[in-house]
Amino acid sequence: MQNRPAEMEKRKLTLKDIATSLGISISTVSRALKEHPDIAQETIDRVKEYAQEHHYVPNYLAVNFRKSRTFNIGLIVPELVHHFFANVISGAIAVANKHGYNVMVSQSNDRLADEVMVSRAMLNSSVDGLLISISNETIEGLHIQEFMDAGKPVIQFDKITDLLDTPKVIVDDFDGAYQAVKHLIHRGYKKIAHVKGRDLVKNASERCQGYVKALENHGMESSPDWIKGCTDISEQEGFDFAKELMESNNPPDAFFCITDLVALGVIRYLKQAGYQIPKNVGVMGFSNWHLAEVVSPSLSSVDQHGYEMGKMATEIILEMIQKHSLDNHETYELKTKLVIRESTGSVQSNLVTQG
Amino acid sequence: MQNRPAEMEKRKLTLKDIATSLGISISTVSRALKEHPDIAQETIDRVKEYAQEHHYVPNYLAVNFRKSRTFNIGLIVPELVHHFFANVISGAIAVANKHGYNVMVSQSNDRLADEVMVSRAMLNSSVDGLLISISNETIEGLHIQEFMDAGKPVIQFDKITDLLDTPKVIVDDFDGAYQAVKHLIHRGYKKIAHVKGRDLVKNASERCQGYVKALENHGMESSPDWIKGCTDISEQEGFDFAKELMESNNPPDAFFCITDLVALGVIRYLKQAGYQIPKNVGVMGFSNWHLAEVVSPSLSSVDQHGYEMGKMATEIILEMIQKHSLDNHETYELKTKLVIRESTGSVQSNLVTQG
DNA sequence: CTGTTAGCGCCTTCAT
DNA sequence: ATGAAGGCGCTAACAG
Repeated sequence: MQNRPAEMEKRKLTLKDIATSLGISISTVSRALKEHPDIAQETIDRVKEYAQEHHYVPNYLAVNFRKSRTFNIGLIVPELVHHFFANVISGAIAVANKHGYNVMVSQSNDRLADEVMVSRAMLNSSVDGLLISISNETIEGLHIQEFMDAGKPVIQFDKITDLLDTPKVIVDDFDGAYQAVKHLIHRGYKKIAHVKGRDLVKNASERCQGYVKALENHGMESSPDWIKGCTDISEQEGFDFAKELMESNNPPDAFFCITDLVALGVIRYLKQAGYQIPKNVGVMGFSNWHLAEVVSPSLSSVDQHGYEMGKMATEIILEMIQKHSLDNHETYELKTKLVIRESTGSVQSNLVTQG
Repeated sequence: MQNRPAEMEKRKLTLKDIATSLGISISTVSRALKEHPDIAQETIDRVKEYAQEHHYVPNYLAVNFRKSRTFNIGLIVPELVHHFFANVISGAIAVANKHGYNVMVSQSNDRLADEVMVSRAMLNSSVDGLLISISNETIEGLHIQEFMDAGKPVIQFDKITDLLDTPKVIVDDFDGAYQAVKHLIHRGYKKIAHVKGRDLVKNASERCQGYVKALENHGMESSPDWIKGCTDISEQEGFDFAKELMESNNPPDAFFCITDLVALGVIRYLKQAGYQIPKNVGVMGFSNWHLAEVVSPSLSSVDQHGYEMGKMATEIILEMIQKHSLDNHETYELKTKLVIRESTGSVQSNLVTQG
């Protein structure tokens, strides 16, 4: 490796340089490089060879300016350090890269102010479109509307609002919960409790409704006392609610939890109190975090296909970008997948594994 | 919200528009907008007011083209869906956004071919600099050298190679391991085993050396038989090695594991085999994944400050970008933090918690 | 204080 | 089959 001074950055070759070197015009060079049919094969070869040898690489800042597009897509999530969103991002990047796009990632920390800030920064730095899962605080989303006003497609995913007329990619939380509870019923559990999330959060209330519906449809015993609402959706809350319920007059024999984390708390209590899982009590989580697979007993859960969601949202937005059309108002609903592990009675740890 | 047709994207206002509307020249408008001292206050006010009213927003594609910079920084990690890297990204984005930069994220999937592809895409789409944690397969890194050849700073972090002369931000794995093992010794464990990673991976061998050194310095019994090398660094390997060691003639009374995941496998075996943790056997992980806090017994571990690392790397690169200088060849070493939990004998779950 | 001019690198009519 | 010329929107000398 030659040792040139760090500062000495050689000026990049331009079309003009090639043109003068070869004694032809800039436009011929430009056309030759993209194998325009008008150009003589000989010229094409000469130009391409020269470009190759001298490592010509187009100035994309100029290209993009000229065409006013960036080949970037923006992606905003509430929380980056989160298994589900990390998966979404991963899927989005995979598709975007495959099509020659880069992904600019930001997070809102579930705060509206931050979301406005980062979205503004993206609109300015010019992305060609935006994928967003809105913050808990976002209501109207005028800052998001700005993208569409500028002709840039927006896709909402996971956490969405109907106040913004964009395509939406969501997970069928209701059905996921329904299937999960149905599974518990089939396993023979008779008294199924639910540790739910906050009612104002759509995903949470959907799951709760799925739970209720599944009990109803199977003629199962149910009771409002068996539904406990988390506030911060923590491991500790799972522990506390499990304790409260198991010590009550009418203790459940299974728990369907809003989240794997909460389920872990439930398990911690049950083990400590001497219950056998899944023999005495079954436990079902939701989200299928990485940890569900490695804790013991391993945790049955509902996989939300974050990676798939990221892929799908990106495919949709790329199509809109290419068609230069904002005319898509569909809602795409992804089915969840039940992942059955030890905590609901499978013999082996990996009866079903996620895809 | 007014209901305009989705396609009708109004052409954005330009400096020229403002100039003709106000009957002054483009450059005056340009200068007025940035409050150039030469311009009369009155003119400034007129221009600014007009701009405000008509929602002028500069065309950043043009600005960036003109100044040939993008206000983007690239970030490539081996694996996005990984607690540590997610934290790094999060920290990087926080700092970048604060300084008006966006972050373009990609992953190499620990494959050289992918890394070359995504780095090329970033160089093309023009980022102003690159943060990278190289893939396992990367040796020379000529594709990364290209950034520096183009005058763009590169910072390596976590997984690095000395073949590339860039600033580096790493974690002091040796010291982290040393402190962890020292802690086990102080807790009274006498026979400490190590489930290590692959020797070719620098971080892994550093940790192993820290382990060896700590035993040495404290005159502890040691044995090559107590060191087991993982290949895929899985939970199952932890389980298997724990079984193998505990069933041997000279079983250890503590495990220092290359990773929290491996530690979980160790714990699973120990519990199943009837050992008490931490009473009979202590277990120490490494990386302080989220799960370390929520499993039971909660797992003592070594925090690598991913968030801090992302922040630091970004601060360094921003400074280089601003100074327009590649003249930085330092290695910044972050200290780890020992997080003591139940698995090594603390009474409460959270004697020390991470920052 | 303000306007004129030139140009960043590329693409694209239009002409030859 | 090739060239000349204009312009994307903005900035920054250089002139007045």
